[in-house]
Amino acid sequence: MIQINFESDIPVYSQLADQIRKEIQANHMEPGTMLPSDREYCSMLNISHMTLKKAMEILVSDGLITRKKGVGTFVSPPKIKQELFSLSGFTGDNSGEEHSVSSKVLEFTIGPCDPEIVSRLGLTPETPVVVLERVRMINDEPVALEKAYLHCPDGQPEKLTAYDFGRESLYRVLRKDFGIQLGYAQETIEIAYGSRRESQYLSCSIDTPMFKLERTSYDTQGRAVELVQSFYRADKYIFSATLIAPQSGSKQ
Amino acid sequence: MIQINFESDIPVYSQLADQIRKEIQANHMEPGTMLPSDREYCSMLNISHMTLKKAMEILVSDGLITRKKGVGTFVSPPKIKQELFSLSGFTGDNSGEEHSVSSKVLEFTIGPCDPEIVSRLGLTPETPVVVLERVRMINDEPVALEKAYLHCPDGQPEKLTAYDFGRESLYRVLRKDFGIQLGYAQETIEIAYGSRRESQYLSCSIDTPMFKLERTSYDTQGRAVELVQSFYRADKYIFSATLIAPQSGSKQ
DNA sequence: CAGTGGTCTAGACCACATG
DNA sequence: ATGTGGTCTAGACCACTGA
Repeated sequence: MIQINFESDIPVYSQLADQIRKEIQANHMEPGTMLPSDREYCSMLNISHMTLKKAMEILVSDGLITRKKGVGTFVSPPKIKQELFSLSGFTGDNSGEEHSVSSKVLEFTIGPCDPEIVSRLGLTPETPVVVLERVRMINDEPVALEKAYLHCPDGQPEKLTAYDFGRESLYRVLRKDFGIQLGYAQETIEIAYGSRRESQYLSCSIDTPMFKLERTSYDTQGRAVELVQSFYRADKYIFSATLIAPQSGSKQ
Repeated sequence: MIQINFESDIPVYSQLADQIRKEIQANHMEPGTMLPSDREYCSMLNISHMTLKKAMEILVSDGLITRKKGVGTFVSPPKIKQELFSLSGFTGDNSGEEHSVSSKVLEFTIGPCDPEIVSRLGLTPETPVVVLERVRMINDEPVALEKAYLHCPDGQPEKLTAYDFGRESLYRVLRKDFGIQLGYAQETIEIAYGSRRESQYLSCSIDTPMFKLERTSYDTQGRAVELVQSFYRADKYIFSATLIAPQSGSKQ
């Protein structure tokens, strides 16, 4: 039973989010279970729509619930865990498990591009760059928007465009067919809100927080191979990593 | 100049957030610069307070601005970059740079604790556990709340309590004075909203999104050493990592 | 004190989904 | 047509800050 203390200095929306969270967990509500509608909650608790919505937004961003316009509010399935810090890429990380992985190619072009990107790849401004943008899906649900800028393998960008990267793994193709061995990568991860565009492709609301990842990968000779910018839905993802300690105690 | 298109199907708050973001970047506004007050924006743009506030919330979570009750809205300094995936810990990661690092100890106790924690450390339920909770600060600003559960080194938990972990690095003490060599760690990272408690210690509003990290560290023999749960302010932090590819092409 | 941001309301209208 | 969530308003009151 939800009880709001209106005298408390804890905001109503915050009390509400806490209590609904506890109700979902305590009752072991199955993913997909529908919660009472906004209007029901409002009249039940004598709360205004805006206040209730703010509580719901917190739970949405926490990944506990999903809201569908015209339909209702539902308990979410638990977050998907992504092995972040392997160099196997999306397909490698998520395949072979209980999830089915696929991609939709949004852009696949070759040409000059943004000078900032080019310079971060260590190339001269005129060098053509392969741009591959994909929506990544798990169980046919979009979970990430990924845009890769590639230094063309052995100067023959055209060879790449023959592949269907809706199905193929980019990393696999680079390794198997172009002999590119990845050596290391630099990655940053932060929280950001997507723009209209990201939210549309990931079919979430514009104020859903997302993981914004940026990765630059280098081959074993230290040449930049790709720069990837991706948005992952933070309400559907947990990242995980295994860290190995440096062998000899040199640092610090 | 900010222009809102009320006919557009892009929400007003979203247009607003985009445009204010662009203004800050285009005008190279210095960190600390004060923005117009809510009321000014509202009357200037014929926007209601609630709508404006929603735009501001997006920018706050993006780390672009900071709002202080009774004072105003200010441009934030850029996010701090944290080497996430080194095993050197907070002190090691952030010291020796332009930042001054410190901690405030909130709890430092020894005793039995939550059965779930104990079992994840691979211990029997009665085994006493050292609990060390700290607020981590950079330049005297709180950026993280960190709670560590430690398996007592060589069964002598009392030895640990002699240290002042407001100043000492936990990892350094474990290595230098207890001979514990960390071998590897498992880490997960997700986005969550802090509770009242986290927001208070990190002095941010209750709806600020945070990175929630959980790390279990193991020594070179594979014994669990610690389990750490931390909250990092997502509006102040970017995580970065360097990934090294596996040497021989075994996996996948 | 006046000005700031934070919360909340009651009600309006919308776009959307379903029967 | 009804019910859903999403947006927006105009105004209220609060707690906080700084002069």
